[in-house]
Amino acid sequence: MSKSSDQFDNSDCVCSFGMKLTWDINDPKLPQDTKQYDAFQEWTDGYVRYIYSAEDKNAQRHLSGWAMRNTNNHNCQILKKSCLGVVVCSRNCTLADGSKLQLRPAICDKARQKQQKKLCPNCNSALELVPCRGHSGYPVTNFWRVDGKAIFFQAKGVHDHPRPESKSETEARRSAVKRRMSSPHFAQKRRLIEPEPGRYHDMPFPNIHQLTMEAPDRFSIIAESNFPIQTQHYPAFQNPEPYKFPYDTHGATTMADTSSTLQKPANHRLYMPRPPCGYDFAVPGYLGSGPYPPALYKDPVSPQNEAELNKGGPSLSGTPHSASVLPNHERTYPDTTAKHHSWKQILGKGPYGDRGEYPQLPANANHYYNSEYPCRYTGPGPATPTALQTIITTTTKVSYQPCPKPSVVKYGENVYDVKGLTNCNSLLEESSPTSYSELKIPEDSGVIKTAVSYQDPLPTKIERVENFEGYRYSSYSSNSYPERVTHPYRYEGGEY
DNA sequence: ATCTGCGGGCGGT
DNA sequence: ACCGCCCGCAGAT
Repeated sequence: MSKSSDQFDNSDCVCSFGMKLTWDINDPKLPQDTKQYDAFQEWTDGYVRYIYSAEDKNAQRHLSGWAMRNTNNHNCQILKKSCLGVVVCSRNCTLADGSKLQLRPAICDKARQKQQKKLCPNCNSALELVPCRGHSGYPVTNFWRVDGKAIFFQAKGVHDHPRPESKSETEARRSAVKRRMSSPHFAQKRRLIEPEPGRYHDMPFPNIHQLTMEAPDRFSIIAESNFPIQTQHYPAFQNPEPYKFPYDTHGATTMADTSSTLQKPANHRLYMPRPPCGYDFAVPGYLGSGPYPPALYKDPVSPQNEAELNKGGPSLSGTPHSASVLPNHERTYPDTTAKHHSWKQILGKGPYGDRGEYPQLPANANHYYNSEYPCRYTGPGPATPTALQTIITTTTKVSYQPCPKPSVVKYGENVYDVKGLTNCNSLLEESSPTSYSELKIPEDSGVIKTAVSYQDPLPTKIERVENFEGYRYSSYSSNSYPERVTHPYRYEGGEY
């Protein structure tokens, strides 16, 4: 743990402000005296909680790097969104650089269906949507609630799939593409390069690559990345300070902080090929909280080629992924359920609860990371009980009322007692539970701690920034990028 | 054309 | 009672 803290030095704390306090999105009363807010986290993962300033544009938009769609929870007080997963090549082909195609699923159902009909820009095979099953077999859910001067965010579940491109990346790509397309220049190239024009224009990658470079290189850009980028992670989340970023739609632009920036890197991980599901995780990487548990990312496993990966996968033919083999459509992993069950058993019944809301991620975490999504299940599940043990809790007890109520909700006063969990705070040294102590303590406490420890090592924030344009147009060719870490952009641009 | 949020409704647990 | 999810509507981009 300590180390994590070190890393965050800049931020004041090891864990996010939100995590220090004990609260649950469903609590009737949320901490009101928030004096400090968390820096916006674009790529949250795990059972985490953040408290953002109501002024934070990203928070106001309920933004996430993950493709989250609105989910009707029949509670107007709390906005719930569930993860759509990521769109990948059904053959799990590897781009020249060794990275994998990981598109952002369209949020709109109709648009997503269209998207899935497209072909992989790299190998022309079908695309497939890898659904998120990180929360007990269901998609990871994010909850947003505005209360007072703060925007409370709580995430449940650990994404068991690679990161899709972030919204800002997608937008940037699109705009870049448009421009290019409009340019006569590109048009020509495109024809040359693209096998089937028209087919994928939508795709991110193709365009960019096409535009930017010739076919051979196209993908290379990203490639190098294999590293551990994972590291990328997130910014420290904690900047107390508000991010002031303007964040234009592109988001990218300035997000100040870290958050966005860092996050991008996220994709990196995607790239990495790694052995299929191994578990290497001894570590619990996850921890719930951190947005980016470094551990998870650890996968940096050496870059192998996809070939490897594929092999790893059960099926050579198409999808390497274990689960897989699904057609392009959304895959449903049948097994999922089963697995989940197991999880539930393991996790769920924790002290708290029933649902196992806060399962630990550790295990999971890995899964995902290590292997690529495909493996998700393979691994973790059952296999790593250890990790699991940590898991935890439940959540919700919610007392919120159904929508129709007036805005002011006052929920009861009840306090959920947390049954003893309180300790968490103690763990967190810094935690300043003080005021909220009354609130219930979320189950995750345990998790949190852990998480804390892991928080990203990452560092650096990369500054994203500057201009989008720049990066977009900039030559991607740079294969040479040294490390991704430093260049967040590279990806972006590179990626596609 | 999409994104985003809302809310009705259905089915499963 | 909850939850996940589908669907349509509407306003915003």
